[in-house]
Amino acid sequence: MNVKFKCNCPFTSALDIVGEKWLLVIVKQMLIEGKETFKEFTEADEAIATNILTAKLKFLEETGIIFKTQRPDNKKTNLYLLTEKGLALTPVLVELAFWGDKNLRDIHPIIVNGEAMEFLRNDKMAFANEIEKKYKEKLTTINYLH
Amino acid sequence: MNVKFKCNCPFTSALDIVGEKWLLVIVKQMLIEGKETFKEFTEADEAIATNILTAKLKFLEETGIIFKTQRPDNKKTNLYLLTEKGLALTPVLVELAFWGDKNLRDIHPIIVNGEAMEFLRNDKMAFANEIEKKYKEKLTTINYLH
DNA sequence: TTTTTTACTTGTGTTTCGCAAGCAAAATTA
DNA sequence: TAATTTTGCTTGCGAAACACAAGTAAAAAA
Repeated sequence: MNVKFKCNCPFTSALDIVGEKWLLVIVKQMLIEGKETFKEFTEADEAIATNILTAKLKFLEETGIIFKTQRPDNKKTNLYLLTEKGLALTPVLVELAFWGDKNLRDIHPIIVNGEAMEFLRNDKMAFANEIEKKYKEKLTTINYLH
Repeated sequence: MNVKFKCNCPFTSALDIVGEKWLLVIVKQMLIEGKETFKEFTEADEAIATNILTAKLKFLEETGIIFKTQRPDNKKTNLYLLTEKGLALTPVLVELAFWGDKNLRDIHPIIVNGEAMEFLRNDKMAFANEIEKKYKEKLTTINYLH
């Protein structure tokens, strides 16, 4: 692995891991958009170059935020899923979206603003819990090698 | 300004601004460590190269997260202070620290673990409110040009 | 008036990133 | 089963961001 912690500050240490470009975007795509495979990540709105994607998925796996597995009937396509450690980032993402919703509309007016955003605005914690719950349910539902 | 939003996703849009390297570190130094001047930032544990610091402070000012001012008795030294928009990032930082505290100690055991961390662990929202309150009090106390 | 401090710039490598192309192995199809 | 497609990943190359050292002008301090 290749993690260098700048210091012993809890804030900065978290940023040393999760502040790297693309990492939280990938976690969001897994958590919010249900993306699971290499191909799905490359097809995202926020397109990541494949070489970067490879490196970032490797890093996320090494740090225990995601794990790599497969469907029993497909030995080619890898499945990337969030660990508990990764799921625990949900509140961070929720706070980011909450902040963006309240503070970014002046310079970026077309941020999506649907029912989900309304739910998030009204009760951040309930929203985070709901998302985590759904992801955990999905993990019990889908068929993959443990 | 030089902001390019990847898409209209609230999560990604926040990251387009605040996911840039060093930005949240600088905000943390202002919020948690009370740093205000260019020199104080360069003296931090997490040392930023001066040219990068210049660029990042400029970006933070342009996006309205901080504002630049001066003390009335010192026309040389700039004062960098958080706006409401910047202060609103407190919950994001708190969630980051909370996550790091719970999930990073296995690979980085010496993350500081004092009273403040205990407070944060026990009640994230109270901790965030306390920090924001203190910063606002400070703004009313210190003498600077409005 | 000289010296120091402060905010910032410049210059030079180095690293990271973005884009296009390509590749091997597995899966699909014909 | 032979040919084609899909998938995960690598390579090469130019561009951008970053780190480090040095320097500068203006204000402040001595």
